[in-house]
Amino acid sequence: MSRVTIKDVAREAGVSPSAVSRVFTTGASASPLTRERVLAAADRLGYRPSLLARGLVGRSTHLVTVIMGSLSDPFDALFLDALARALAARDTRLMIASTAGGAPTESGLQQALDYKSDAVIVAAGTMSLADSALCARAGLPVILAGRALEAPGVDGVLADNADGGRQAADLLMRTACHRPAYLGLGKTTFSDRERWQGFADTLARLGAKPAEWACEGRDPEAAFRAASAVLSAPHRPDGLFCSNDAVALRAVEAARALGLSVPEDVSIIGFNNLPQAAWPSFQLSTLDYPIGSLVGAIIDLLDTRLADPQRSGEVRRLPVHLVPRATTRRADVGVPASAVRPVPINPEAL
Amino acid sequence: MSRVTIKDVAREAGVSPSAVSRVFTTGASASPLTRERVLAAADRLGYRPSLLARGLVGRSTHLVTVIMGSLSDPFDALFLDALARALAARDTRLMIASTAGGAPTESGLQQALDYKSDAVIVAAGTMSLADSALCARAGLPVILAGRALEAPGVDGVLADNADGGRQAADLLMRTACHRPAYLGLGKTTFSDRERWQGFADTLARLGAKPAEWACEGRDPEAAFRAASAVLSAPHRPDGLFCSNDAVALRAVEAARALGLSVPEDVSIIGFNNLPQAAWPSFQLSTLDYPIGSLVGAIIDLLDTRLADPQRSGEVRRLPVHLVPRATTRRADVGVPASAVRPVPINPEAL
DNA sequence: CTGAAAGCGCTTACAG
DNA sequence: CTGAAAGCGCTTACAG
Repeated sequence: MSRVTIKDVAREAGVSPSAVSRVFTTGASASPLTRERVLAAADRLGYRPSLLARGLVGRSTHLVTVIMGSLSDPFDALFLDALARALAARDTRLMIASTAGGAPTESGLQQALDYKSDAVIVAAGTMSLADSALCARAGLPVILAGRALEAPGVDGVLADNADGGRQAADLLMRTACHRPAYLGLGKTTFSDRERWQGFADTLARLGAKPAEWACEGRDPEAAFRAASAVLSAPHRPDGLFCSNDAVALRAVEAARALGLSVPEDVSIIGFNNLPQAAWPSFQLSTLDYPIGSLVGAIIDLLDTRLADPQRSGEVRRLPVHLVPRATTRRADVGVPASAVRPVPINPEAL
Repeated sequence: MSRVTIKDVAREAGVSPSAVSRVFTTGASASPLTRERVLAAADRLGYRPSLLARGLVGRSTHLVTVIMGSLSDPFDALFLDALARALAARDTRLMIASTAGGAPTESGLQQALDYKSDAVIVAAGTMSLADSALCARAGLPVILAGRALEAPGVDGVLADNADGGRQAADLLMRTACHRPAYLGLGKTTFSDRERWQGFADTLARLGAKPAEWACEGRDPEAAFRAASAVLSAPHRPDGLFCSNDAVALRAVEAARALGLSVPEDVSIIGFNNLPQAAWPSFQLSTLDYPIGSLVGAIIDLLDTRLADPQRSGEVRRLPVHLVPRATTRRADVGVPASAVRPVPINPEAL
């Protein structure tokens, strides 16, 4: 019930509170004798500095807030776990701020501010320029994960989404898909748009016009419903690029439920390379986007930003690479992409 | 860069800092006029009370720490999300402390203490009596999720694991499985032991002796390897109860990879009823354990404990109910459990 | 290297 | 209802 404070330790060690503080501050001056005495006293009493008090007066709370979505996508869950561990390794704790769908990040940012977080990592929701201005004014570093914002001092990490879209388009063309389509999460999702763009642009250069579909809503079943709709539409696509594996996996399910063969009737490509994508039941072709590199970049950006709060914002693009598995046909038996003349169709929906 | 403090608001409103504090404290006395002026001033200045300072001096930090594992099991991820949202609804934030496997919870508890958390929720790792004594001394409420500990003042929530095991055993017997087996996460996992116990005891009463297997290690692929071993063993089981869906889903994969039919060659039952269990590709029979009720019980226990810190520990058991799907045979064509004479076998491993 | 003093931003008795 | 004072547990210049 009664916390051991710095005063208790000071008394026990026969020194001043300042001395105790210095012993517990890396890089502060304390004589070996003082250090030894303080450490011994602290150990005897079971003292640990209050990070609340430290945070109030010092420059760091060792606290970072992350704004996250529902965690129903395994990618988000694995990302969160990896992030928490990487931060812990540098002695920083992670606080969660939940947001749903494309909702504003505002309340999450307020939460970060309320606790004087060292930084906020935005991995869900939509951030406005007003939001970033608020953070700038408060001296709160912002790191965007999977999104970008043209704002001073805001750092970001993203997959090379457009290139992923390009690789997906190439594979579909090389494996002789004639009716390519895209199934995304909706226009408000940043990465989704880039993936679509890279996909559509590449196909356009080849003279094809992919159909564009989107899940209605964010709940996990929405992807199944949307995929079912796509695959029962007239002019059913024979090649489907999904904005991520969570959607693609459900698309595979939907195809099977409709009695379609994958990849004979329809090829399916995801994004992220979730562990599940490699499961025997799916063997999903996808774009590998290592969570380790994402988290590594975030930590790196965080360290750099904290060392120099005034530097201008930096955006890192992380490469993705194709992992062809069993949900696409073998490319080596197909024709070169340039020789393909896909039949453009216009989607009924969207 | 410069935070708006209570003094700024006091000055702007022409009142004392105490008055401002009272306006922002629910249930404190302030005249309507004062309140109005303070609120207006706060709004003008964009003031928000520092929760760090509040936490330092007041009785609540509005912070709860959760000790979590890797989040590779979707159940954990969905639990974490639901927990964060439920806490947010009562104006409390969640801080993550990561632990791996059955590691001690100690450092997580220290983290909770360092930030003066209102409570710590232990959802991973192994907690000792010494740990709970530490928390008791520090006045930190502990709520155990999916584990139990005989310690004063420690609350806990668990599924009725033994009953789940019983239901699984019953189903296997009713569907004429003669060589039942259990595949768990290992002896150090609390819920795992209870599920095994309920399963084995029930079978014992029917004269059967199930084989017992465990995954080696916690990584997601361990379950696949273990299931493959179980299903290629001599006296291969024809009914497999897994300690949770994450394992059971991998067991289904392993069975298919071995060319076995589910449920013709082997019935498989999980635990949790993950969203994935209902996917067409799996249609996993399992025990439903609603995350909402788990989180609800935790919040309830938390509120009760905070209202009366001295009360004795309470353990809540949450019911689970069988959801038979396609990985078990139809019970209505089987014989009553009591009429079954299963052939007991002894497992090679474990 | 060390201690006394001031202060971080707030709340809580305490008088009025 | 209100303000002055003390204090939460710490750190940071400041003298010595």
